[in-house]
Amino acid sequence: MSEPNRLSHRQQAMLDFIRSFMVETGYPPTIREIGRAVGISSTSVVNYNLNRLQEMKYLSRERDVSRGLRLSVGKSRLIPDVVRIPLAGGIRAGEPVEFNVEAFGDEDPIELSRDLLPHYDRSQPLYALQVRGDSMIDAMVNDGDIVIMTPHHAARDGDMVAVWLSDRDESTLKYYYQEGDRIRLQPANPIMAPILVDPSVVQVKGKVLMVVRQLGKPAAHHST
Amino acid sequence: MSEPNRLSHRQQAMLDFIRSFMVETGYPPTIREIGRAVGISSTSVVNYNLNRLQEMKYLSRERDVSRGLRLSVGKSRLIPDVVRIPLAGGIRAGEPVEFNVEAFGDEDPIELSRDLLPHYDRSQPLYALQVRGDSMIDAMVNDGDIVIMTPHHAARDGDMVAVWLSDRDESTLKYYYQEGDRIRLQPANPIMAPILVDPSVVQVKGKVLMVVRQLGKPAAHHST
DNA sequence: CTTGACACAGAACAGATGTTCAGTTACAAT
DNA sequence: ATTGTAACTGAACATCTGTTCTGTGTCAAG
Repeated sequence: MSEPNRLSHRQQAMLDFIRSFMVETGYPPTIREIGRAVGISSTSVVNYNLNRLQEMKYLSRERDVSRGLRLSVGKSRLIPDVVRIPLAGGIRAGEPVEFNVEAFGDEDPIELSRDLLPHYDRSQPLYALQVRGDSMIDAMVNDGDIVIMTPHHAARDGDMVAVWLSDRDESTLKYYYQEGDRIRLQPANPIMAPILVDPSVVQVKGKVLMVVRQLGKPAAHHST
Repeated sequence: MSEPNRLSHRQQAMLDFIRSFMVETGYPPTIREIGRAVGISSTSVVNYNLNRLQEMKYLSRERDVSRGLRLSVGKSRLIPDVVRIPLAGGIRAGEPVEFNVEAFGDEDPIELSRDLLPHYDRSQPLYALQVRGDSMIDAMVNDGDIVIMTPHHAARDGDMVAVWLSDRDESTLKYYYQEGDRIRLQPANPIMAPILVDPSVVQVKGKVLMVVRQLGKPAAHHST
């Protein structure tokens, strides 16, 4: 008993091959290449199963186009939908937040899968800033961490924002809450206390969408 | 005055078209499709410029293969070199670290640009675990954060590891240092004190390579 | 047994597609 | 003027490639 949309062994092998072929070569295989890989001598059989796979939404095809097939994003995504985010400088407690895209344009951009971004809006640009110093620990952010943010001069309750506090000459990352005529800035670390400040001293520089911490080989290295 | 490896207007247009075509369709264009798009009537001219672009390492071609071209990763990366990491469960202080790939196989995998992974070794599998609970704050890791790790039963000094402490029935993320006949487990937060334990109670479950925190819409508690 | 749907094999066909080649134009160097 | 190179044109060619057609075997339903 096979359920309505069950893949046959052959169809599974075909999908696997198509995927690995595309990863390896960068373009889709032909019908004959698929047939050779999964042990089908007849092109019509490959064509037949491709049509079945298309009905089951595993891939889509373009008629009369050589190699004109692509795996569907829903079932088995092949083409990664990535967002490239330029590294636009650093962020440090004692300095205002700036996006120096020019100065850092030659650095490698950060590539992130789009669906990793919670509320991705392609009309808003994205910048990556690297955290300098240990002074953002109350934001649960380490030295070297990369924050992905979008410049935004307004903020809504609950947003994690990068702000410049003009009364104490300090940049910081905090959760933003409007509270009456005051603004409550809440550290990410629940142990730390929030601060209540006057809106006039708060300059919202951007909204933080993500924090990435790389841990390959941290600073402290002991040789034997 | 054209520098030695300067792109002509046509070649730039060709690259642009190839890129947008691939993004749109999922497969590379044919020589004639390129020619039509950039206004070249002769296939040989397209072929000529493709060969020039290949010499300049902007793309690579496969002889006698229809649509057999791919853009190079170096110069103008089109095909993102991403690593797909399966979400293999959660990690919580009170539970041992396990990689339940089966149970979570249908979840969306995390896609990361490979050069974001500090010491990527493709022979080692990668798993993503989602942190549950606030109990890993001393590791600078929040509830909901995603940790990318590779299963590893040994650790070297300075590695951030996920360990199971059998004497207190607890999972935790710490920096690992061998210190004489003891193991020092150092929290990521420098304010917190390290713990010194006997190797017999430390089960290294994996090495943490990255922490990803999404901040789209955090706990929007705050009723009125 | 007959029927019909399904999966498959093999072959043939028409069009798509990369390749090649003789010839042309533009331009700078000798 | 001559040479040489790079870029280009137009066309022809061989083959790659998706499509289509006829036929076979299986298997469950009638």
